[in-house]
Formats: sequence, C-alpha cells, structure tokens
Amino acid sequence: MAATIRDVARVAQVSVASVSRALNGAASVHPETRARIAAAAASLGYVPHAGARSLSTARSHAIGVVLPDLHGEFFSELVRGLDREASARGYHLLLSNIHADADLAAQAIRAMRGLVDALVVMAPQIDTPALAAAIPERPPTVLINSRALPGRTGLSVDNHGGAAAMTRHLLGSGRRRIVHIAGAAGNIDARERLAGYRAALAGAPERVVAGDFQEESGAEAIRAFLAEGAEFDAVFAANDQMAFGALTALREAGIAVPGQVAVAGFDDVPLARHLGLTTIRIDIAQMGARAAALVLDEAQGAAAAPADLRIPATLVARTTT
Amino acid sequence: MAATIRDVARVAQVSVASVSRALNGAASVHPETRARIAAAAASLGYVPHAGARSLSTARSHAIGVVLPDLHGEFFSELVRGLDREASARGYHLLLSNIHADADLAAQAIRAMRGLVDALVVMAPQIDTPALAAAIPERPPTVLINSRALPGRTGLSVDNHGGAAAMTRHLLGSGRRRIVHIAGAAGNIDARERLAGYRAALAGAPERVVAGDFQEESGAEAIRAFLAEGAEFDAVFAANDQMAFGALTALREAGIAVPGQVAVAGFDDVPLARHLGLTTIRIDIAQMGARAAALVLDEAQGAAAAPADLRIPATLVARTTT
DNA sequence: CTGAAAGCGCTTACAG
DNA sequence: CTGAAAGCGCTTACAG
Repeated sequence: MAATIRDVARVAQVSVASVSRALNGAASVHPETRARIAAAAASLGYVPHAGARSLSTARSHAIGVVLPDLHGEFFSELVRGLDREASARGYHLLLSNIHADADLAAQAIRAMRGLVDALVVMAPQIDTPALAAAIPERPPTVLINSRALPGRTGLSVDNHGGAAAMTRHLLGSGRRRIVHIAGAAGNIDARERLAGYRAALAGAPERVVAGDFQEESGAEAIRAFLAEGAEFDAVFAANDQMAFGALTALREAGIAVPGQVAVAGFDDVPLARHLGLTTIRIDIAQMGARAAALVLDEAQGAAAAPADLRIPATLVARTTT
Repeated sequence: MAATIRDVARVAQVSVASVSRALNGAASVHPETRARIAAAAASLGYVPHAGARSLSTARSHAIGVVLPDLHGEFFSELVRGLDREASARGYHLLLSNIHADADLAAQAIRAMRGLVDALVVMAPQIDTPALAAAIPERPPTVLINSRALPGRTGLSVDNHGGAAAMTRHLLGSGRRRIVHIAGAAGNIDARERLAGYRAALAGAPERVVAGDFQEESGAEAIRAFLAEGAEFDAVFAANDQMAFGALTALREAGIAVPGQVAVAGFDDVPLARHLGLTTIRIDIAQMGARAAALVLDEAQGAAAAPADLRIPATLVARTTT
C-alpha cells in the first residue's frame, strides 16, 4: 500500500497534524521539524491522498466538464482552453460522459456531486426548461453555447453578429439572392445564426432551407434547390461542413464558385483554409479558457455578476466569395 | 448545503447504515424501509457525495488520463473512445493537465494519487528510463503509444507494419526512389515508422530526411531536396501534415503528383480524404476504448498478462499514388 | 432486517 | 511551535 500521512508521522516522530501543516506550507512549523518531515515523506515516497484531502477541505480542485457529442477541432480546442486555465490555477478537469439528451446531461451533472468545485456545461440542443431543471444550485456553473438561464453566467459564440457580418459581406460584394442553409432544428447556434442572417438582409429576399450541420445535408439542400430551378447567387451555410457539401453539389452541377455563386460557412474548421472557404472564425480555445476562468472566479468567491458573454466571431474572406 | 446521508436517515427515521444499504441496492433491506428511504432521499434531492464514498471504498470510479499536447481529431477521437468504454463501465475520465516533458508527466501522474483507480498514459516523446521513473507501481496503468515497459501493458499503433505496407505499396506501383520524411527526433512513432520503411525497402535505395511532424517541415524537406537536384519518384512522409507540406512544395516546383512523384502520409486525418492523399488509417477511438477496457480489467482484477498490443494500421490508397 | 461503531486519509480549530 | 481530537460523508464488518 501507498504510504499515508500516519506513516510519515511515525517515521518523522511527530503528529499527523504537524505533517499536514509542514507539507501544506503552513506558517508555524519549526524548521528542524519541517526538515525531518520532508525527509520522512521523501523516503516513503509519500504523496497525499487527494480524495481524502478533498473530503476534509470540501474542495476537490476539479472542474466538471459536461459536453455533448463533439468532434474534431471544436472538442480538442475547447478542452485545451479549459485545461490551460484550469491547470494554471491548480485544477483538474473531470470529463463527464458525453451526453445526447437532457436526461443524460442531468444524470452526468448529478454524478459529479462531491467530485467537483465548479461545472462547465455545454448543451446547445437542450431547451430552456430542461436545462433549468438539470443545472443544480451548486456548484457554480458556467454555460457554454447553451440557452440563457437567469442568474447564471453564459458564454457563447457571437452567432448573431457573425452571421450578420457574413450576410453583409455577401450583399456588399453584390450578391442579392442569398440562400441560408440552416443548422439542426432546436439547436441554439443554428437559431442565432439564422436570426443574424435575417437581421442583415436589409430587404434582400430571404430564402432558408433546412439542414442538420452534416456535410451531406448541405449537398442535398443545394441539389434540391437546383432541381426546382431556384435562382440564387450566394449560399451561406450555418457551418463549414454544410458549406463543403454545397461546394460539392455546385461542382457536380457545373456551377462556378465564386463566379456564379458565392459560398460561405461558419466555424473556420481546418479544412476551410485548405479549400479557400470564406467563413467565420471563432477562437474556441479562448472560449474554453474564459469559461474556466469565470467559473473558478465564482467558485473562489470572486464572482462577477452573472452575465451573457460573447466570444467574437470574425469574418475570414477567402476565395469562395 | 446539499443534503447528506444523515439528513436522509433522520427524515426516514432509520440509521445511516440502512440508508447506505438501501441506496446501494444491498440485499437485506425490508421493502417498506427501502420505500421510506427512497421517499426521503427524493424529497431532499439527495445525491451521494461521490468523494466520500470513494474514500470509504477505496475506489474512485475514475480513470486518470495523461496526454501530451495533442491536436484535432487525434485528441478528440482518443478521448471519445476512452469515454465510451469508461462510461459503459460506470467510470469517469479525469484529465491531467497536458504535459510537455517527462517531469511534467510525472508530476501529473503523482497529482492523481487517491483520485483514480486506473491510469492511461500517452507519452511518445519520453525515453524509457524517464518513463519507468514516472509510472508508479499503482494504480494499474496502460501505456498508449509510448516506449515499452516490462510488466506493463502497452497499446500502440502498428507503426512498423503500416509504414512497411506503404513502402511495399509504393514499390509495387513501380516507384524505386522513395524518400522518407521522418517525424520528430526522439518520438517513438517516428522511429517505428522509419524502421518499417527501412525494413520494406528490399534493396531499393534508402533516403531519409529529417522532419518534425509539422506541415512546414515537409515542405522544407522537399524544397531542400529539389534544390540539391536529388532524384526521387515517391515521398513517404511519417504523417499526413508533412505530406501536405510536401504536396505544396511539389506543386510550387511544377512537379506532377502522382505523375512524376507519388506522395503518401500516415494517420488519415480528415483533410487527407479531401485532398486525395494516400495514407495509413488508424482507428484512434478504438485505441482509446481498448486502453480503457484493458486498464479497467486490470483494476477490477481480471488482469490478463501484460502485453504489447497493436492497433492495426490500414493502407488507404487514394489519388496521390 | 437493522443499528452502533470503526474506519477511509486527510485538515483544522482548540489547547497548551 | 506542537499534539489530541473532532469532523468531512460515506461504507461495512460485527452484533443483535
């Protein structure tokens, strides 16, 4: 078995209280005692049992992270940002199992009781009542890309601003008939991007077609459009994946991009740069770091008033517009 | 404060022992008692304090995950696979802070004492002595893509087999002068891929140029090669990123791919499919799930003998060869 | 079937 | 500066 604080106390011939104080750098420990304890700890290879400490102090130094089924860069960058800030402040990340619906999310959150000092939850697909029911009073929680909840800090991408900027960019370059391929139904990001597109149309005709954020749905949308002989000179997809699908469908149909039709996406995934796709860039790692910082401030009592914060969404013009 | 087991006991008018037994589904609890306890727990919104339970039972139901600075798909797929298996068996994932060197890795591992029942460690850049020093006797540990350690289970990509298969594929399609762009020095994956290339050359001339797994190093390598007037008809890069760099350099030089020079990579990142890059595919999520399964088997006493397991690496031929 | 008690490995007032 | 003791919230032999 691994050495416990008792073993160290025995070897150093002091009480466990002194060992605890010495190892935690408390003020009042005689230098000689401290040295003896350090030597004993080293000789035993003693490492404090973090779980026991957490029970005594009622702090686990862990942030619970509850995420939906995320892929690729988004997931890795988000976790990277969370980890960056958490590590810098001496916290671990406890990942919940990936959840698909509100019930699973609530269950994941419950399972973290006594395990974490703070919670970062991302649940873009869960509606307000279900979300409110799932989020407990404690520990402090920051919501990422989720519906707003009164009294809780929310952090999300500036979907509305980004979509409006893209729409204006397309209008500004002379496009008039801009088709928007919407994201998954019920998804808050999808909804806000659609709203941003609408708000910026400034009288240009609105034309929305349903998608589900998958590449194939972007291709399907455009194929259906072309089949019915619809006219348009720009496609603004609610994410890059669907824009890639749109590009494929346009290529199949022999339509020049951006000559005849401009194409734009949202997210700036790595592939977008390689394909020259005009899109909206978001600094996901920054969003993660920011979320961790906010929730730890709250957990440590330095709470700012709950707010609805936005991570900037920046237009990146490339060759498809 | 959140309700504790004491509160439930008081409301249900039983001892805490009975509450514990009832809520853990122990055999011997009178149905009526059980019902009263369930009702009390529900009315109080009681959720057991997982940290306290873990101290009593000496099981945390968490797997510590110690990873280097990973990006994109590799990271997300690995964590997805780990999470899939861990969740299925009722375990959480505790992410250590991302480590850069052996000292940080050892520190991350130490910080997990008392927090996890098992450890999954990936440290391809750490040499054998440092790795041996960092990995403790307990808890059970499975190594991913790391150097082999006696008595411990290792799981890694079949780098040698994959690289050999790719080399044979290039030879089989008539290429004779195959340049290998090696990965980062000291990295075990890089080393094994190089060895696989060498083993399969079968008398064809060996030509190795240094790289560091970054896209730019692949481009640099090819530019330098072309500048010195070297002759070659194939480039096999130790990962896809460097292969993309090579493609760029060849395009700049007006060299036809695959007409004059074939290009191949390793990893099959998403971009590879879009660019038509011939490469080696690895099922990263499967590697994660497998690692979690192995380490939990060991933690739960169903230990198989330590072994050196390989995740298959499959050749995917596309348009660059 | 149920309860009183010890124990998991720490921390922290409280005395001295 | 140091120690004895209580306590964090659970679980689990041990009695009954």
